[in-house]
Amino acid sequence: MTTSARMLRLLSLLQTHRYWPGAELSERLDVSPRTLRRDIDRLRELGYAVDAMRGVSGGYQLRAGGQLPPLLLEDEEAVAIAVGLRTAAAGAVSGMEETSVQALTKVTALMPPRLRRQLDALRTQTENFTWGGGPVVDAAVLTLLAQGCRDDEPLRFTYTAREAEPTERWVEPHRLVSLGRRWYLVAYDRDRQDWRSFRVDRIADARLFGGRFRPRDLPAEDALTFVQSGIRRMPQRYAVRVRVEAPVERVQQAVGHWGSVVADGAGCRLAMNVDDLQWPLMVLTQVGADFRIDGPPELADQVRRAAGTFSRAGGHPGGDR
Amino acid sequence: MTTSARMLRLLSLLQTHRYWPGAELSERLDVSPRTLRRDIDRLRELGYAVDAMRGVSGGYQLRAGGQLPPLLLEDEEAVAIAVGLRTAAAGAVSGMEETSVQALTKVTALMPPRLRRQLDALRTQTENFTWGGGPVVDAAVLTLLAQGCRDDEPLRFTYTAREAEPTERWVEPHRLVSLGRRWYLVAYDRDRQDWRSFRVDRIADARLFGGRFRPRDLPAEDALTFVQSGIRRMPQRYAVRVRVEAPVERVQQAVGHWGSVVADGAGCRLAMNVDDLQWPLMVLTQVGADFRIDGPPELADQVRRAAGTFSRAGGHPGGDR
DNA sequence: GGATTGCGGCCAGGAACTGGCCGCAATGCT
DNA sequence: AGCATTGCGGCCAGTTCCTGGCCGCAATCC
Repeated sequence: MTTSARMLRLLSLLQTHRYWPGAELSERLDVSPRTLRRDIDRLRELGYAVDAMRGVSGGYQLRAGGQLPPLLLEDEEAVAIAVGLRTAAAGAVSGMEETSVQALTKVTALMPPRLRRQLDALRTQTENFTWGGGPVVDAAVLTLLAQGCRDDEPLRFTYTAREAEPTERWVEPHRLVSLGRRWYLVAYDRDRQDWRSFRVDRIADARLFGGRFRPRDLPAEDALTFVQSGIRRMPQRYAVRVRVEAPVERVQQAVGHWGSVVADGAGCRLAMNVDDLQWPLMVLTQVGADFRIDGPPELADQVRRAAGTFSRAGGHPGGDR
Repeated sequence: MTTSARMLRLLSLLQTHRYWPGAELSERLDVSPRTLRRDIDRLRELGYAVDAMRGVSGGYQLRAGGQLPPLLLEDEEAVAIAVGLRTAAAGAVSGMEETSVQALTKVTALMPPRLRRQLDALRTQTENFTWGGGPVVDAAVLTLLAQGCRDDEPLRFTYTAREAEPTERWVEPHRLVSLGRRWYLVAYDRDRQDWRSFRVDRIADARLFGGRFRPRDLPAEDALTFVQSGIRRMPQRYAVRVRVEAPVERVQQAVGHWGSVVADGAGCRLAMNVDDLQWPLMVLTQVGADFRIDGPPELADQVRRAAGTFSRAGGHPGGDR
């Protein structure tokens, strides 16, 4: 075995178990103890913090150091990471979407086919719940677009614009933007010879087309502002304001960080800015306490509708409390 | 620079951008083109699939190969992975909890302190929404326990059993089990000299105590059956059965894979087995269609209560539809 | 105090790496 | 068709660096 391969194996061993007696390591790597000590030294010189304990039951241990060592993952771990990133990219953790997609692209691009098949098998199981009714974004499409952006590779896909027939597009992808609960692709449309932003949930049948292109300059400050200027219906258009008769902690727990909650007398005031009223409705269901809607009126409509549905299903409408 | 360090850098370069002209790589690594070609060869011998394109604008590219190469992550990517795994471990993706914790343990254990601080800062932002009211499990505690299990290190923690005073425990951790929406630690209690299962959400102030122990044999087939036999209140005790007047696809999308949906006439029948009725209630809110509850009666109570809350908040109860 | 385990200097032999040279094979442009 | 570009890999000579074995030393536990 070559030295570099051995170093990788050593790193991998140190990542699985915690303490390794030097003798065991040298045996596993099939080198003399002296060489093992030298290998450990080499790792240290590379900046990885390898601790050593002397005396009886001593051994080596990879500590958290100055930098993250190359992660050597088991198959299952890699799949778990991809699944976790997929939910994060879908907006389960706000603020992390872009980075999650970036990491997801890296991981999936390097995955051997067998792992990718596992992941596809899991997809049907995982991705279809959408946290309040936003459009479903296919993680596979998302990573493909991200790859195109990263590597400057042209893409083709079918785009179904709002109330229009599907059209075939050929673009130079520039950047992915997560805005509100939606993903947008900013790209240069080769046929139309102009910049466009595409809603990712309306993109179908995307594929890399091979070759590379020279990146153009976007005629805007950055991709985010470009997308924002192009959207007519601004997302997060509902400013939800509700007074809830429940302690602030309970409401805070239900809403997470997608809204702000301030105490007000015995209850609290909840403020959220959302694109879709399904979400505040679910929060209110979750809390289960009485509340009063200060706005918007559409939310009141939703609540009335839900009240109708529930009372028809449950029997006597104003029932026990 | 040593050869192994150079190989790692090369791998890292190949992971960031997609196509690399050989000349650029050899320049960055400060070796001759000939050596670069040899390095590429070495990578291939290690099993990583490096593609090459010849001719003008040719170059190298790391393809998905037989095995997953060591992941060289940017700081932000590592944090994104940890965050994604945390939500997955908390039960956002059922079936992946154990593996997610395993991967999370590996990643966080290797993280340099600065990244762990970032992660802690994000924790307050992310972990507090609990998908239907289950108890909150602290991801930091979870990974600590997982580490103890993996490395056979004894643990100390404070345990607050059901309606009892907190007690100090000293255990040999054996396995973590995710059951329903809860986490359990199976461990040998050193003071009581017997096996116990602990609910992780009732564990506080856990810390590794140093040293290692020789693993004992668990007096049960596996950890899962041990936990199950010890739980009096079986989780998932409600068998929810509802007829919904909405197409099967819509209901399926709302419920994800936490229940089964079969078509029935114009509507469908929804079946879920849950521990907590909050969850089916949210699904029904999400669907928004009329429905009839076939069981359990407690769900009907919940629905009536929600109907009351909503109608008081929304104005006229049987409102528009 | 003794046993165990890691540390690192020293040394000699040898394995492996390096850079330079070559002709060859794809690939894409003109 | 011809040409430039870029990767491929054999060969070679020089040299670096890696290895295993030996040693005395230091820390740690019993």
